[in-house]
Amino acid sequence: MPEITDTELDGQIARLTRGCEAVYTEADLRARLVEAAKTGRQLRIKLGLDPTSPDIHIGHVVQLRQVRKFQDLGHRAVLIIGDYTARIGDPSGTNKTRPMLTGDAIEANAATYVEQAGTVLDTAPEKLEIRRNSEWLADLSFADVIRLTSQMTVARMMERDTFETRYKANVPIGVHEFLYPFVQGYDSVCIDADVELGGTDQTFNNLVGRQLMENAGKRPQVVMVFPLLVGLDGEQKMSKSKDNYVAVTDAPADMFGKVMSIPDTLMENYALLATELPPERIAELADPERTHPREAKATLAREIVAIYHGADAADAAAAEFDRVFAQKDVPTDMPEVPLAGEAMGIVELITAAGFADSNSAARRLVSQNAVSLDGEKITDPHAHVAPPDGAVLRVGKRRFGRIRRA
RNA sequence: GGGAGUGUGCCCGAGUGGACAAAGGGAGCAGACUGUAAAUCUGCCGGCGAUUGCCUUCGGUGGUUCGAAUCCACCCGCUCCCA
Repeated sequence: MPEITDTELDGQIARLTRGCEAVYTEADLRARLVEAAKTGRQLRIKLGLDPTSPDIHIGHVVQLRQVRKFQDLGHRAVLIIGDYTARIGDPSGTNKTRPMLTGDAIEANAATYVEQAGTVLDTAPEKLEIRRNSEWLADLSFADVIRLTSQMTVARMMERDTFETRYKANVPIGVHEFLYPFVQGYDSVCIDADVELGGTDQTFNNLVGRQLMENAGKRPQVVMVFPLLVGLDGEQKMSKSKDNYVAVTDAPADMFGKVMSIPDTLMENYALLATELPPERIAELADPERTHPREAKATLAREIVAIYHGADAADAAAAEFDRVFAQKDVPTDMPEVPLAGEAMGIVELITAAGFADSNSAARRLVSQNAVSLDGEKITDPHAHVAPPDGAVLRVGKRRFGRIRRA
């Protein structure tokens, strides 16, 4: 294999570190890329997956995409399914102890996860290796665990932000939670990782990996940490449990709408982390002088939708959005709401359509002027309605349904 | 092992016998204003039924009482202090 030129190398580094918060260390990353080019050895790029939640969202994809770039350069992605670790519960970025999961739930989640990750990654066998950490963790003896944990002090452990915070706030910390960083670091030892990617909340764990590798007489992995994508609320990190996420499986229209609803302050963050827009373009979009924020956001939304659904679907979603929210028209596609009988109470209709969790909630919506049939406001919760087939039931700003007579 | 605290609705947090479905804040929802942005204002925010009604909820189980989130007993969880 020919030697890599400095220019090529700089280009690789720039691509690989896009959006990256920190690299430990960049010099080492560089050295390995050079070495790989010289010897033709594939670098082993580790990414841990947390099988505690089944669906992946565009926040997870930030790192998957970076891994993909390594793959495109010929390297090998090693996905670690933390099936064993999920039983412990990861304390990262949370202020309370996570529940432990059962084996079945973990397997099901992992399967879904891998399937969805496969849409981003190159799944060619020589480019992708999927491992479960139970492969090596299940066989550890208690003596092994003691040896492993003796490599770290309590003081060092307590430096970790989430532990420190919880400890000071008198929030319980299970002793088992201290094991997580060891386990994750040990994963790196076992698979001989060259590079590990992770979110900033994983910095501590990943650096422990470096130490364990070094202690084991191996070359410490390069650690690359990426900022966590902020959730739709603009406050907390994107996560399923906070319901502030864009799932990779979201329909184009939903995805587009979700992105349009993010606070303006998040646009740059999303553009950098969730798209491949060039930096100059992002700067242009982020500057209100040059781009109207709404246009900027629409561009961003289109970019994101295109990644998962293609450019055509993205354009369609954009047009549809415009149609519904700018021109106040009704969507072209909407779920069907069967009408039971000739006429029916408006409240029952709303709950039957799934637009409200309970009759009380539906009643509230009606009295709050949130409900209309074919553009006609319904304000009386007692109203019985007999809408024609095809009539449009609208609840709030974004819930639409088409009435279907039996 | 001993002692002191503490456990409330999605979250935080008041409430220590009746006026408590339970203050206040956050989140969420709806309306107004907008760019389905932010900020702001207003309303809602356990369920069923609808004119004051009923049911479920204040860690768990029993008990005292006409009546308990509030008192008692036991149990469970968590925190701190001492050992």
